[in-house]
Amino acid sequence: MAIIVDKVQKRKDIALSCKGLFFQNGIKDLTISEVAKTAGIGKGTIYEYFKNKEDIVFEIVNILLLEHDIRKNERIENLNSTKEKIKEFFTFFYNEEDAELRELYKEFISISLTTPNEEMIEFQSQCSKNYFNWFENIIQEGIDRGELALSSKNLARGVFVFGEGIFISSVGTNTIVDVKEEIDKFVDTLFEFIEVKR
Amino acid sequence: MAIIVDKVQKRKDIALSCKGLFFQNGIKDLTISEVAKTAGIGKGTIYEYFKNKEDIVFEIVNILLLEHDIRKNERIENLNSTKEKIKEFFTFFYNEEDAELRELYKEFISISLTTPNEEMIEFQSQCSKNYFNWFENIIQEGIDRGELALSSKNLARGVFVFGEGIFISSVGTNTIVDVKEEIDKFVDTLFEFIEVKR
DNA sequence: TTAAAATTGACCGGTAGTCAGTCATTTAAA
DNA sequence: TTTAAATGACTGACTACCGGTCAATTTTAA
Repeated sequence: MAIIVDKVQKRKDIALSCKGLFFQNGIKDLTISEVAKTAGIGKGTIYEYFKNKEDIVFEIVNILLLEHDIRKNERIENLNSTKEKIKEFFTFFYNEEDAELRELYKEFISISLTTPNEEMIEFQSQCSKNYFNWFENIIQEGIDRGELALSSKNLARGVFVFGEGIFISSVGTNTIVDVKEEIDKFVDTLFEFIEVKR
Repeated sequence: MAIIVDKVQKRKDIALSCKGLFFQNGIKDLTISEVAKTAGIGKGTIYEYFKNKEDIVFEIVNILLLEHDIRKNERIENLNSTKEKIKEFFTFFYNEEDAELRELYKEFISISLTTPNEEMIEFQSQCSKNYFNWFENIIQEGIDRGELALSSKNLARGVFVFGEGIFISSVGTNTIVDVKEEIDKFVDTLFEFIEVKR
């Protein structure tokens, strides 16, 4: 027998070691050779841990998104009002500190649109489900506390999906100048309608 | 002097001649040689009319989207209620007859996320602006007719962007089974709130 | 020592994009 | 009317390069 390396861990290590490279250049202008050199391993070894170039981005986003979720969870728990929680949820789309993940997430979306892969779809679906549940719970909580109207729950998916939409729009066009402002306007107005007047 | 061809028209002709190829195979699994063969011209000629493979998709979507807009405009004009108009607006995201354009639009979004190009951003921004104005007008009309509450107008961007979001979600995950149902639920519920009770 | 596991980079097939040359048509001089 | 010059359109062989493979080599535990 020989040493059995922790394949899962090494995959993560390699992915993270070239995170900056992907962030700066984007997947298009990156060669596997460069990635291998940066990771300090041979080109062939890359393929021992990844199916292809896209798979590396997948791993990076996977790791970063998980870390991001933990931070986000903590932040949201410390907030009181439903509106604040929902707004906090959307900060990902404009926060300076999430810029790197946002850039890589963008690449990931692009990949998953053209090279759909069973695992990626599964991952994205899982993320989507989690976020949506999270989101739905926040709204449900608001309803239970008598803050929101009952049928607000039916808006959960829509409001959740609104985030993805504003992201795609802000990245692909120059029509949305201030993402935060746009989000605030939407959420504030929506709350004018769904908040229960006492 | 020699022959002078209508470069703009020829660009369109070439693009449309290989529309089916892009629809069936997707940009990843297509070579310029195949495209040239399908178009019945030499490989070098492709580069006389297009910057690269992506530019061909851009042209196809450009043409198809314009045609689509005209049809959509007609349909919306024939509708009466604001709610129906808005729902009609979103049919693009699930309609069987728009399946082809939707597929190509998906490729286009993917391209514009990773290879941003001045022209593409301009095109997308223009589209986005047009659709948004259209959308805003529909809502404004509803307000003027006393159907909708005044501040509904502030929701325009959000509801508009919701469409993009549901598209990305439905394409990239398996969480949205029935796009039409999801859209209807969101719009119906939203209207419960923003419609003026008489 | 040994054998399995891990690593490697030379190599291969294939593709995007280039470019030197050809072709077809128009213009204008004779 | 003829023909030579001019030029835009077109072409496909060619190049540079890249993703991915694999036979050979190194590493490591037993």
